[in-house]
Amino acid sequence: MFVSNFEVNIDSKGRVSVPPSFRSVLGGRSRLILWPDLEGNHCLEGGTEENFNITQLTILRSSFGNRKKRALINAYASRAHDLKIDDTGRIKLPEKWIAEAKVKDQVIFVGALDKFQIWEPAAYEEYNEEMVELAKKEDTVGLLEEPYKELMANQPHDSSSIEGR
Amino acid sequence: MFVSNFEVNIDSKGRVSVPPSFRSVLGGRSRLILWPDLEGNHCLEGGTEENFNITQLTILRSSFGNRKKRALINAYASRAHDLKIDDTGRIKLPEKWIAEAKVKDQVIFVGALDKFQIWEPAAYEEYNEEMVELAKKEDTVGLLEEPYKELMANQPHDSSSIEGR
DNA sequence: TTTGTTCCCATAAAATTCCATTGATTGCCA
DNA sequence: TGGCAATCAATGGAATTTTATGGGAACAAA
Repeated sequence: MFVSNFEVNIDSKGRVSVPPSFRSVLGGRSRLILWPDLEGNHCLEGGTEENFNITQLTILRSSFGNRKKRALINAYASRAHDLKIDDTGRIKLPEKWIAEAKVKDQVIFVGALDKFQIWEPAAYEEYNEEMVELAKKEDTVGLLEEPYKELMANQPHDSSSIEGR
Repeated sequence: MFVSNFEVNIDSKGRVSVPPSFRSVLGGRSRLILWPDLEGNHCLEGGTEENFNITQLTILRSSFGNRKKRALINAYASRAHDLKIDDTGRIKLPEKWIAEAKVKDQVIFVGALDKFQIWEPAAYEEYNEEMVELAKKEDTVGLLEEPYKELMANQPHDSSSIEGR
């Protein structure tokens, strides 16, 4: 599970160290997929191929020859990147994104549960403030109620799921 | 999985280097199938023979009127190309397409998950802008909701399914 | 033969891998 | 609790490998 956030430096060759805790989530895998956020934020999202596949499969399951489907495939696939993590844990960020996001010498890795995001630090700060405000509102938290009930209904009824966690 | 996009030069003999990352998706195969996009775009689609077979099978299994089916089979089969990748990773693009697509000295290879596309760069830029706009729209992103829910419904309900994904 | 195509080799440039050093953190033991 | 040792992480750079690209030789078709 990708959590917390880490500011990292970009070296002279454009390399960044993937935060160790994220690397351990990747479980020793030496590849990483990055894809663009489609909700209008200038950040990249990332994770394992399996994490990306959820998106990918979702798209492919929609109908054949559909223009909207094409749009989604193009938006994701043409701007996704399949990166190799070197043996000291570094990746080379895509040049194009560096330019678009106006990244200088640092980026911030932000955990997002089943994926993570990469932001230009100042852009993230702004986004974060806005999101924290939004999350506080009652009707936002209220979104959790339905799926929470459903989950609890499927949990075993003994106490072991609480102790020791 | 074909992702990202790469602009490549055409040399004086009409050869282009297939992007290394696409070559590795081809897994060392030295052949490549190209076929026309039938949705009205002046681009070629490409991939392995297996990738092409998905398109073929889709046609063969369809129950369109005979004549329409024949049209599709003809459109794909007669205009598809089976190319050899030379030992430095280059192919020679079909002359006819070069002429039709008004290609000059560059083309762009664009990843589309289970296949890729080849475009005249300016034509792609135009297409891409349109597609990115379309992908942003709510009713397009909304396409993902149904299949996403379905995927999640098939996930186990206990917390172990989150770790390591 | 002539023309056009394909195959193969050579080279320079670029990208990647690997290694070594430094610095920071953690764990252990007195 | 303090300090030492061991481990882990970040970083810079050298060495190696890939890649792009041009051109020549071999081959086939006309």
